[in-house]
Amino acid sequence: MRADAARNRAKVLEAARELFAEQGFEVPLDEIATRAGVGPGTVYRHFPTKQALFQAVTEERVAAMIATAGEPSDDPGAALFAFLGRMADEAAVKRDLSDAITVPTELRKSMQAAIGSLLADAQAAGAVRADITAVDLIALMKGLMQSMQEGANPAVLLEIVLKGLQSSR
Amino acid sequence: MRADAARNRAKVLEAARELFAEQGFEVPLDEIATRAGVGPGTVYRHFPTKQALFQAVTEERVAAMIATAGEPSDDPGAALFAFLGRMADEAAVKRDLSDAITVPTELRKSMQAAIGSLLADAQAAGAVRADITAVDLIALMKGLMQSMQEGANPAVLLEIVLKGLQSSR
DNA sequence: TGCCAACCGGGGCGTGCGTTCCGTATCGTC
DNA sequence: GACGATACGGAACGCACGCCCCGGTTGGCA
Repeated sequence: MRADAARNRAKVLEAARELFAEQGFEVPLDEIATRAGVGPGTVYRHFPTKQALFQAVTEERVAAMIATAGEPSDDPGAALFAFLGRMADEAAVKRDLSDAITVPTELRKSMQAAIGSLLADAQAAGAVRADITAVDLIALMKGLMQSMQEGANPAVLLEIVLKGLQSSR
Repeated sequence: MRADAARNRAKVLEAARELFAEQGFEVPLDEIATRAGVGPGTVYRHFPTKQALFQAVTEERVAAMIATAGEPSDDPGAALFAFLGRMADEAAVKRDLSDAITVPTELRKSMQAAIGSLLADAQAAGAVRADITAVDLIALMKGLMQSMQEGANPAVLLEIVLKGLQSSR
């Protein structure tokens, strides 16, 4: 790869990181190109499609989150709640995480699998109500993350959801 | 108004009711016109803008909901929960209610005012946690209603949110 | 029945977006 | 320093959508 090509690729990635975080997947690709100081054509030389660029940007961050979820814990309920809390914290600041669950990529499935596994363990330990499925929880979290981007108080919303998830006894 | 004009207006309203309920505000206006068996121009003869048509469709339903919220109750907590439950029930079947909170119309403000008043009463009675604002609650409900349209179990999601709203003692 | 106003349909305009194309500039090698 | 491959930029394309316009049609009153 030529030196200028590598330079431009890095500039595009950085601009995309910033703008996807600020505005989510909806941000026009031309805007990313402008911020990177290149033309739209250059973006497409490095990434075949807008989704591929989005995936390249969110990949490592989401992969890191999933990795932490894989470690076994002696308190499965706390592990799930910590994971959801981490998701919420990220979503409160960056708009791209909630899209990462929806936009069809490889990561989306891994993310869903990770949440499903954490949920199953927490339910087996009796820490979370048994009548909720992974699909329900993911939908709930997506809604929660969208709510956070509308001027609501993220911490309170997270507390409400976590409290509601606890198994009622 | 001429007879055929009234007939077409009614056909447009019915098509809009169906399609807004199925697909939300995002549905293309041309699709509504097609379902109604008229041209797009005819829609605009009766409604100056797409939002006006949306408002005409959702107006009475939302107004009815707001009316029930206005009645004073001896159990403010139950009143709020019943109202939120009614919202959730509607949203579980029709996609337009969650948009009605967001699309800028007259109703949106009334809706927000009604929720705010119900919430204040419920908080004064100690039934709902004091650290949540009307903005938070509306954002939460919007996220909840969006979650319901993704294959999740509406009843469980509502239970979780309502439980989380209760004041922890 | 005849006439005019009201109304209709659908083609068309402007806009915004993802994506592609191609003439030009730049890099790295001989 | 020159040359070929590589990469660049931005104009242009295709599409979808909200909205408008106009030639033709239809309804209802005299």
